[in-house]
Amino acid sequence: MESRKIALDELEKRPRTERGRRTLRKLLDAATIEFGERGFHEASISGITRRAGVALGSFYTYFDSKDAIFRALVADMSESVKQAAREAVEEPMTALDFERAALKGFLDFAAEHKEIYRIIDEAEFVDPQSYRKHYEGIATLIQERLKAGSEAGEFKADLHEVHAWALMGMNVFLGLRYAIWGEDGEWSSTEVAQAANDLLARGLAK
Amino acid sequence: MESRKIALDELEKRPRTERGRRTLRKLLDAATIEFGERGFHEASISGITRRAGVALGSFYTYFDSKDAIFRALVADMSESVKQAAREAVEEPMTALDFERAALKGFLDFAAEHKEIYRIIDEAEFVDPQSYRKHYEGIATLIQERLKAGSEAGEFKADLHEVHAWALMGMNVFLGLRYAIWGEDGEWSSTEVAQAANDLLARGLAK
Amino acid sequence: MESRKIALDELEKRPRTERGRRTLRKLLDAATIEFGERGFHEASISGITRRAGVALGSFYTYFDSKDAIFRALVADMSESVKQAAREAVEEPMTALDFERAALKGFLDFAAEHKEIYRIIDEAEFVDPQSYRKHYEGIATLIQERLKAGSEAGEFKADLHEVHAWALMGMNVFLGLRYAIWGEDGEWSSTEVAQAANDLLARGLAK
Amino acid sequence: MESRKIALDELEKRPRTERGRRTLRKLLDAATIEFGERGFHEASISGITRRAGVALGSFYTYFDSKDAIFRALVADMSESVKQAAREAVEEPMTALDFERAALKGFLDFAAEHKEIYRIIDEAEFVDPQSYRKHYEGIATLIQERLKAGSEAGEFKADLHEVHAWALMGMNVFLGLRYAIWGEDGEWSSTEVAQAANDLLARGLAK
DNA sequence: GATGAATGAGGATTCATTCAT
DNA sequence: TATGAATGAATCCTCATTCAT
Repeated sequence: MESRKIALDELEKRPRTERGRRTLRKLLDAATIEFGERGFHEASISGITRRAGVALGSFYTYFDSKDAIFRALVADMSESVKQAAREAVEEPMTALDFERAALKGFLDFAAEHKEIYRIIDEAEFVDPQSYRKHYEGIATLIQERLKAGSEAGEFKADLHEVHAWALMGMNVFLGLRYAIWGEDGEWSSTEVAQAANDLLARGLAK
Repeated sequence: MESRKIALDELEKRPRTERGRRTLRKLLDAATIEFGERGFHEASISGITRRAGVALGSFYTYFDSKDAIFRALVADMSESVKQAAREAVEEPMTALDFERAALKGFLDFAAEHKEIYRIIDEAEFVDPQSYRKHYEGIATLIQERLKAGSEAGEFKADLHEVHAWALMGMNVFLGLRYAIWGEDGEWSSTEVAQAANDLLARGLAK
Repeated sequence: MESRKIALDELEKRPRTERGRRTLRKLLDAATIEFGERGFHEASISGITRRAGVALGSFYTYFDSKDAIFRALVADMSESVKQAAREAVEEPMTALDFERAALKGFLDFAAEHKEIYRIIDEAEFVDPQSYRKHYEGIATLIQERLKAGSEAGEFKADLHEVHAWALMGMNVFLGLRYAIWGEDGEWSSTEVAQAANDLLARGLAK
Repeated sequence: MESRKIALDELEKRPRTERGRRTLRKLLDAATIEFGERGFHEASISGITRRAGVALGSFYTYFDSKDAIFRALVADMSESVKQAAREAVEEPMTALDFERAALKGFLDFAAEHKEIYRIIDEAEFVDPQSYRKHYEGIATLIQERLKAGSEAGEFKADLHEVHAWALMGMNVFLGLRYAIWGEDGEWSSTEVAQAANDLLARGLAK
């Protein structure tokens, strides 16, 4: 897992020196691993600082609490997930192709960053607000894409928030089953994305 | 929330007297509330025994640990959820109607028992095995229904586990959005189930 | 320092068994020593439980916090101080004799229980309410005695709260100087009380 | 509260430049507020430097420790209190009038500088030596005044340290009650000083 | 079976002080 | 001198679990 960029504007205590920025980065990377491996409650601040190679007290130079760094991480990861889907679809393509590419992008990203999946999901119990904000944000993005598809004449006209949530739920659970729990030899992200895309396009009825 | 029956066979320490059975029941009901309201980690054994009106020490007469009662609860609720979908579809009906009725049943059940949704979801972090078993069990059920639909000529022929997970994800997220987070005046369970059913049948393409 | 009785009604978590009452007593006695010797901030819960010979966690069976036991102690000691003055003057006596006996009683009590002086005084910074309540309570008692003396024709007629506070301040500082800081060979409590009583009676003017 | 002068000779680390003197002054003023408002233990070095508008590390350019600045402050304030009493009595006056004026001066000073009262009193628990030195110093002054009064034929002949402490205690507690805790509409410093003076002169007996 | 007191490991947080720049 | 990041000892408090009655 390479070090992702952090939305520094989320942080209240921003470092003023280069050295400070390096320490902050080490803490965030360490926290991602610690929370990802052990979960929020099993994770400990000392585990984070040990992984980061800094003194325990240094943690509090950058974060007010264990909750605070978790929130910062969730906000950052939420952004990363959206970014992953966005990057997977650079060229102009049809609305359906777009959805397929976005899902494949998400599946690959989730497989690569399993800890992100875990951390975001755990937010439901640690910081419900972040969790809700995350999924509502994604639902909004999807709904906008559906609307654009409708306007382009590719999708039906009367699409609604309910369709965005249905699609998102599909994607998320396919991510859980195939990207997180999947094992070698099972369906590839391309195949999963294709199957889901067919369902999205035409449904399952004969 | 009325007291649901508990699959007592999950328990290692079964009470031998009528008095014991009553205490066990009180503990389970209290735990459902405590875990539902506060979440696993915020919940405490003393919170459970206080709600149950029994002494702290009595808890260990019936359960080996906090985890144990949580597991028993999850297993029981997992069964309840399946039961709810099952009960929602008594008469013979087409495969599509069946899915719509099952989703509506689930949505109504989730709205009625929000705490169940929370407890099962938190199992992902408390007892991952239970969580996985729960969703794999439901996916299996769905897959069997899809297969039956295929054989009855209503659904396409080549349906696969991936479709079961996609359908389950759809349903679960619609439950989250409309049954758990939904507010008055939003779409009813009937409307949501209908919209999802249309998507399942024909997809979104024009 | 023998174990003084504790006003149990101050406590929120009252023990229900004899064993519990013994533990509570041990904690209170230990806390008196710990706070008296080290002061509130240097004192530690573990120091208290170590002295009491109980486990750290047992402390919280009886008190919600370090502040709570301190408050309980102050309330109890405040009562002890008043009691000491009360006990020093059993027989009927003139108002002036009464004051002299009360001061002597206080000086002897303070010399015997130096830790009480310290704990109550530190309350000014730990729990100002307790501190204020303590001195206001004593001032009220003194004022009542002055009033009785006025009515008996021994004291002037127009005595006021200000006189009670002046008298209390005199007594408290004499306690500090002679009972707490005093060394062997200095004025005895009897002599100090006599000198203060003369001042109270006739003043210093020639 | 205007910035009082500081007995710089108390300090071990005296600044050599004008800029240094300004920083030192800012730290002392900030510390007076911080200690006065929050008390020694709640106060923090970072709170002091924040108020002073200097960097945390700069504190240690001027003081060796938190205790050191506290001690410097107490020594300075102790001097201020004596000074206040001294200034209140410029002209030659009788010994009794002198005491009345000194008490009034103290009461007014305490009302104006409540934080000083608090800081000096807290020294009892932070730096007992300073505390003791403060009150012993004042007692000595008072005793000298009493002696002068005796020699002038205004006071009785056999006055002793005990009378000085009694008088000081009276004054201090009247300061606590009326200058620190007093509320609008209560006795003025003039009235309180007059009442105390009467007591001092003639006592309370009829 | 029921009770409630006892236990102690565990972890978050604070903050005075030091240090590199 | 000034700065602010780094350090880590210290301690309160929680609570699952055990145990004596």
